Amino acid sequence: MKKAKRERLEACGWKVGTVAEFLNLTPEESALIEIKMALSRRLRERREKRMTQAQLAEKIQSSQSRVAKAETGHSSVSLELLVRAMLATGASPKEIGQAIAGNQK
Amino acid sequence: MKKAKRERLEACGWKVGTVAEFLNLTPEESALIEIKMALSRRLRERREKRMTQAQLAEKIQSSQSRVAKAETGHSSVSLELLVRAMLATGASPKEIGQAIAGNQK
DNA sequence: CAAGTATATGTCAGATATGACATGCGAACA
DNA sequence: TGTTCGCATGTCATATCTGACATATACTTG
Repeated sequence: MKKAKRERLEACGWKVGTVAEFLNLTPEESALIEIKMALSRRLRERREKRMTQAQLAEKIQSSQSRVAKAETGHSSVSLELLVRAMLATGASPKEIGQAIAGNQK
Repeated sequence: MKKAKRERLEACGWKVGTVAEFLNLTPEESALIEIKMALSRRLRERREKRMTQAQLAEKIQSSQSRVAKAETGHSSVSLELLVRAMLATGASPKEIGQAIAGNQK
C-alpha cells in the first residue's frame, strides 16, 4: 500500500495492515498460503491456454468442480492437487518451482 | 545407469529399467514423486544443521514420528507437510522452489 | 553395564481432502 | 426466447492424512 493512502486511512481511524496481520498468521502460515495462491494463478493461466476445466479434470482423474476450486484458491484444495494439476498442464518441475519461488522472498 | 552396467545385467537375463517403468507410472506421477523426494532430502539437510526432529515437530505442531516419516519419504506424508516443515526450518519460498525445480527437467 | 539421546516404524481414532453430483450464473448464439 | 458451454459453489460419503503414542534401534556417555 502506498504511504499516502495508509496515512489517509489512518487519519480516519482505520487500523491498516495486511490480511496476514489481521488473521494473526505467522510468517510461515502466510508463506504457505502465498505459495498456494501463486500456484492457483499459474494453474489458471496455463490451463486456459490449453483446455477446459473439465478436460483437465479428466487428465488428473478428478472433477470439474475440484479444478474450479483449485483455480479459485479454495481452502479445501491441497498443495498436492495443485501440483498434480500443474503437471497435467504440461508444466515441468522447474516451472512449478518458479511459480512457488514467486518474486523471490 | 551406465550403458556398460545395463548391458552386463541384460546379458544375465535381467530386465533393466527405472522404478517408474517398473511401477507403470506416468511421467506426471513420476514427477510428483521426484518432487516429494527432493523435498525430503532438502528437509533433512536443512533440519540437521539446525535442530532435532522433535524440535522441528514442535514448531509445526506435529510429532517426531511424522517428521521422521517426512524425511524418509514415507508415502503417508503430504506435500503440504513437507513444505510446512521446510518453512519451519527457515527456508524461503525461493529455496523451496529451487528444491522442487531440482536440476532443471 | 545402564541411562540418555536421536531417529525409525507401526498402529489408530479423528481430522481433512477427495471425487461425484446437483445446481447456479453468465455469455454466446440460434 | 431457449439452449449450450464453461465455470463457480454447495453437499456428502468415503479415502487419505493427521498427530499421538508405543516401541525399536543405534549411539554416546558415565
